[in-house]
Amino acid sequence: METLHEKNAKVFKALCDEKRLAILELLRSGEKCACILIEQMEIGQSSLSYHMKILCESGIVESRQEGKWTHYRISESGSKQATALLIQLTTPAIHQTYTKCQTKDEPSV
Amino acid sequence: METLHEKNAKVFKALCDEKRLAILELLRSGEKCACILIEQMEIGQSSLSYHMKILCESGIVESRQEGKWTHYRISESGSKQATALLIQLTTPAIHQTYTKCQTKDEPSV
DNA sequence: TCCTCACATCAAATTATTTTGATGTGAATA
DNA sequence: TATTCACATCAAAATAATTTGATGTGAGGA
Repeated sequence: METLHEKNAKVFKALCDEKRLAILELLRSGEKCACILIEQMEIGQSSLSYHMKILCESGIVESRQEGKWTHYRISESGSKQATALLIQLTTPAIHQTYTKCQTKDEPSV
Repeated sequence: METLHEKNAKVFKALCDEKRLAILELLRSGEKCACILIEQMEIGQSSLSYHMKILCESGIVESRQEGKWTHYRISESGSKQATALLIQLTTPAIHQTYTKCQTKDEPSV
């Protein structure tokens, strides 16, 4: 089974590779077919397929079949969820706790 | 030299490891000393040091020396920059362009 | 000054990710 | 139905990230 942190990490794994950021940049200007991404990224076909799978599984990108072709686009809902997750992870908890060092007897403040 | 995508990827690399997400979760409840993080994470000292370096270099965490001790906390400005970056990367460009498939003559819409 | 503590850094081993080339699959067309 | 095209999947190789244990460093205290 998968821990919550593992699940959350997957979203950011999609974003931690420069090739995938370059793909996202291409998709910002509109939906694109895999063949166009292969051409513009100057990347191998199986390599692109691998990256698109990671992007789609993160929810940030979604795909649409049209006959033989697969079109990819940025998912608005997936992106919003990712942003909400990032905010949640970095927003201080309401109840701040002081935990003193193991080797110290007194708080420092 | 470092490309922009490489630079941006670093921010998300900080967030794509479940151990680092667990560390962030601990820091959400308030600043903590390295020794506390080692204890609560059940992790080796050099391993924690490695993860804290990545978190600090991403800007999401900042550190403060106090004598022999190092205290870590979530950086509000760093977190906001990371959020802004994620929004920027996933927001469609104003001018959407249609790029037709290499093998197709007509747009699909 | 010498010693200890808290942490950083390093190198080697381990583990995970990515690339590459080959092969599989399903849609469309002949 | 046979073939081609677009893409997915697989396994092996290449590369990158992480862990581990040893050693380095700088702040304090004896």
